[in-house]
Amino acid sequence: MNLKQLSDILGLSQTTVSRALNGYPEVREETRLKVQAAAEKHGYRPNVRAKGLATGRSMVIGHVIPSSSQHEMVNPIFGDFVAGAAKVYAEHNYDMMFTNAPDTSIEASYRDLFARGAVDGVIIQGPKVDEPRIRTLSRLGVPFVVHGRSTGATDEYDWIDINNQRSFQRATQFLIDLGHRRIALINGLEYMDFAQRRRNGYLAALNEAGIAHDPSLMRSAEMTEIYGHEATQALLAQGTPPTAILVSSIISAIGVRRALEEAGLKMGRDVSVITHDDALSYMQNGRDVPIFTATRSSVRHAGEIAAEMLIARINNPAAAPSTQLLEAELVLGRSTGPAPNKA
Amino acid sequence: MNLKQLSDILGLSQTTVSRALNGYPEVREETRLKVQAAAEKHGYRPNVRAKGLATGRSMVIGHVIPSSSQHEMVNPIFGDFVAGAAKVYAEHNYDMMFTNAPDTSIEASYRDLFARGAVDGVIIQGPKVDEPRIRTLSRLGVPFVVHGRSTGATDEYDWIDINNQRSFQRATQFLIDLGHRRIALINGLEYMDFAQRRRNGYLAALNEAGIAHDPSLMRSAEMTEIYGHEATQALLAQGTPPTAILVSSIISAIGVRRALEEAGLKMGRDVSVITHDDALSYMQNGRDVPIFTATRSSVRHAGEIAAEMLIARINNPAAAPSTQLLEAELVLGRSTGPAPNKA
DNA sequence: GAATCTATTCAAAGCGCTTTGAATGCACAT
DNA sequence: ATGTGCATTCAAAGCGCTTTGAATAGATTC
Repeated sequence: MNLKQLSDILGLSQTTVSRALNGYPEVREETRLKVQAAAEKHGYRPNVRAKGLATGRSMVIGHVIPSSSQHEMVNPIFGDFVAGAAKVYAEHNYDMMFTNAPDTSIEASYRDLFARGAVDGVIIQGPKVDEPRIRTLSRLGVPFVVHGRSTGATDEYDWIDINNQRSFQRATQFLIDLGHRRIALINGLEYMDFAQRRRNGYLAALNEAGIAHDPSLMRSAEMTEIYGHEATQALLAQGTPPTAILVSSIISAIGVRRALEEAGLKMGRDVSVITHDDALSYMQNGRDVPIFTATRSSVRHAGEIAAEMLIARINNPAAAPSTQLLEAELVLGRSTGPAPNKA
Repeated sequence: MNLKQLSDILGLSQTTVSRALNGYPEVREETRLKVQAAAEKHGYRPNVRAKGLATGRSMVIGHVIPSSSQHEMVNPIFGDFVAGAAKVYAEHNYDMMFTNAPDTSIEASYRDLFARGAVDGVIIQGPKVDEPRIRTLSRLGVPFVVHGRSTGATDEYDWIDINNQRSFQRATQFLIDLGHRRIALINGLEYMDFAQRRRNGYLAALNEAGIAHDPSLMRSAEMTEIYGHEATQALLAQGTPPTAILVSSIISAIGVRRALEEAGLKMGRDVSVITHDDALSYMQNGRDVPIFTATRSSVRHAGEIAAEMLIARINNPAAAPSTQLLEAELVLGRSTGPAPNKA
């Protein structure tokens, strides 16, 4: 069933039917009702491609998934972010498109997606330090919003981020106040902007307290459970193991917890742990009492905001860049306690 | 840059340029090279909407995300499945579209997605028992593949599934052989087809061993970490707690593990645990020695297969239905051991 | 009663691509 | 010269929608 068939059935022109369905005022109310009833009855759905061709809009938002690492998509954090965004897209009648691109041509993929007319705008996830995508998209005039920021980017752009530096500085400070001096950092990949900011926060707190940082206490990798486990094992095997560990993801924190238990150590007594908690729905940080003391910020909420920002940008390409910096909340759980006294 | 502009620059007709770019044989090789060079130089990208309008194909596969529960998308298992599918789509030049639909109109969403011409085919995830979507899509002639099966569906359809019944029967059998008699089942939502099959397998094994099943040992809910934790706490609080627990997801198994530890019980000695393991990339079941004894099957691999099947179906709508049943592997970890002797 | 509005409807053009059917030019055979 | 066949190329139609500019008819005004 297409427009022509529907208008033939109704004995009206395509123009009128189209207008009736799209809520234009120059259609008699009686006619509109008749049209709507017929459309409903015959299950008429305007063809999105034809509509897009005519309007120049696709009503689709693009997300690009790097495929070489193949981690991005799988990342549960990514999932929650996207869930938040999807909800907002749906409210505004946008659909969501994913393209899988080899790591070597992420930029080209974004460009293509837009040049092909497949999407009206894109979301950039996981920005690195000096993220090249920002420059590319700015030059092309593609509407985009960055989840996170990119240190070193010279262009102005829309972003939504959490205050990674401050939250990790605060968490480190908190451990120091509890008497910890050997504090380890199990961080994400350090070319990722968020990881760099967290490290900066961590270092700033140590510095402020006059504690020299120890490179052997700082780890960096993709934040899987296994990684948390292995990093912790390695830390514990050191001459003077840390009394506290700062972790960049609850997924890895679970691995940290496992390693501590296997070593016969009690979390919160022998070793304190603070993790960042993205408030993942499948991996909540406890119900009443948090499992981990954590810096918490809902990544799903970030997804919602990013989507709103992007839609606003699409509707008003000329607006001044808008940015949002969310503060993570420090929640107290049972994974932290005073530093144990030296034997 | 569109076709017309490009052909004007080249002094050729749109027909020839289009053919040159799409590899048709009736173009002189010299011309083709010239066209390709110009296209490359000017960054020409055919507009997908126009192309789709002309060809009747969208080169997009649709996935629908139920939004009321908002769990599906977030589900890390869903993420890995999609990662597998995305890779295959990309290889075949398909993109991937997600639509968020309220739980009340999932069926309508599938119908729409196709009627609007937005997608060439869809994947059905998380089929319930007597899944209505199967009937709807069959009737509409929409190419689709089901990840899982639906007990009670009368139509023939393409599906890829794991042998849930057999794997859980085998796992239960394994626990029985270790001497366990009180075996709990922490299952997914039981209206989900996979959960029902797993329960059937569990019950069949108990039955075969002449063990009466105890409803108080059977739990069912969405498989979060918290759920695993709470279900286990409840089980342990019972008069005669189980000596073994069968879990439907590694996410919940982590919660089970946490509850056991909090109760001062050692997994594999005091209480045995077997979980299903979807081989999630961020939540691997240990590196060398599995953390949990598990029934393992890569959901990412399932995603790849589903995508291949769907593309084959789109290319040949008349082919006989194809199905694939994968067997889960039983891997031995440290979470199982002989049933403890009664005190 | 003629002129002017106003409300409503319509025919046709256009979005950017593919594809059909026709045209062109040239080599080769007659 | 004339015809045939082949290799290339092209003009134009069509995909299903929106939107511009025009038409129609009834209502209002002078």
